[in-house]
Amino acid sequence: MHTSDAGLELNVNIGLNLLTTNTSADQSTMEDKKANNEVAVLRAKLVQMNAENERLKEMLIQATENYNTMKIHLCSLMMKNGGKAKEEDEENKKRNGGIIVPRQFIDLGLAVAADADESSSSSPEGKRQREDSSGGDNKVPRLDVDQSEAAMRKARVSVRARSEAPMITDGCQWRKYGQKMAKGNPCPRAYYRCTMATGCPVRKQVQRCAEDRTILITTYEGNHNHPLPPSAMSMASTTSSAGRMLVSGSTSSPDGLMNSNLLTTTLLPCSSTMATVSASTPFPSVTLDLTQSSFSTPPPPYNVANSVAVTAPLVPQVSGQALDNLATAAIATDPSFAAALAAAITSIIESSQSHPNNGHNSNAM
DNA sequence: CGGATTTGACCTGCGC
DNA sequence: GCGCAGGTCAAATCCG
Repeated sequence: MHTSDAGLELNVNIGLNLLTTNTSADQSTMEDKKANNEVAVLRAKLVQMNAENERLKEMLIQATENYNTMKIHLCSLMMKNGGKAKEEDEENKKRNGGIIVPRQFIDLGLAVAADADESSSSSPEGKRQREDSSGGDNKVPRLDVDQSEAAMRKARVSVRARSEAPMITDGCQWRKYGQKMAKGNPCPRAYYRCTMATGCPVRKQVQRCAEDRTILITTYEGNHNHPLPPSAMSMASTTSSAGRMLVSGSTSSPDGLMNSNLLTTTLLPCSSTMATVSASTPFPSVTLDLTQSSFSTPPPPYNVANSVAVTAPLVPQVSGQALDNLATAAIATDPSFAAALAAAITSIIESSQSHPNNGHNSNAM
């Protein structure tokens, strides 16, 4: 803004100089006066625009700060409240002067139950969706469970990784069942479903980033209903762990604990790692941004501090310190989030090991 | 020949 | 109610 303002001022001055050099008679003096008046008007407008610009910048900064504050507050509430959030609603209400702080995911616990229901269900996805839409027999008593199931099913884990391969390696077997052109992105979005077991509800979408086509965005949805090979455990647990974290705000889960060890040993010493939880929609999602990973050489031993960053897509740039705080809180207090993060890191590591020369991922198909 | 992929059609949810 | 966009289905096609 300032540079363009300076440029404008420079142009005005040049114009003034050009005008003032054209002096030969009274006529030119008149023109000079006229030009001077115009310059004065322009200068006044410039000052006005600068003031307006400053005011808008102040507003933007203020809005950004408010956004970050709210986001951090929401995240801390989610972690702090956990399963006993319900009884604290009243306290929150009192603390906030009658206003209930948004906490749409915390009451949706029972993630394990949702898991069990889903794994025991042998019906195909389409049939289940139709059953969901029909509502079923017990409408009111199953409300919490239904919400939980819906949220778990809708819970998404998005992994952004820099890769030229068509798909990141996650150890599972996938079958492509569709491809669509998404609006606003010239790259098609591919739809895959897990084929390691019949009726496995897990889906994933693979799409390249419109801005940077070397970035591969893989979105996982659902929980596997079958045992997984060790190579697939980490990434597969991402969906259930991250989804469970966001849905229930829980602080522990079996798979989360399993993977938190990996994260503890590899990631926690890193103070520069950023991690945020995206909770801006009715259905939770986690974004693991691994696009800063750079494994152009054989990776181990890994310097995770330099290679991994976890961000939510809507976090503004200015939130450096806030993000650090949030990252520390998220990683340190929630093993499920840690598990999701560790799974993504593991995926990158595995794919890099399979292609030590260029770091490109192999196609698991 | 069987499994995977492609691709157009269809369904569904959502905003206007 | 209509149109649009995202998601899924399923027949056709490809490939090992």
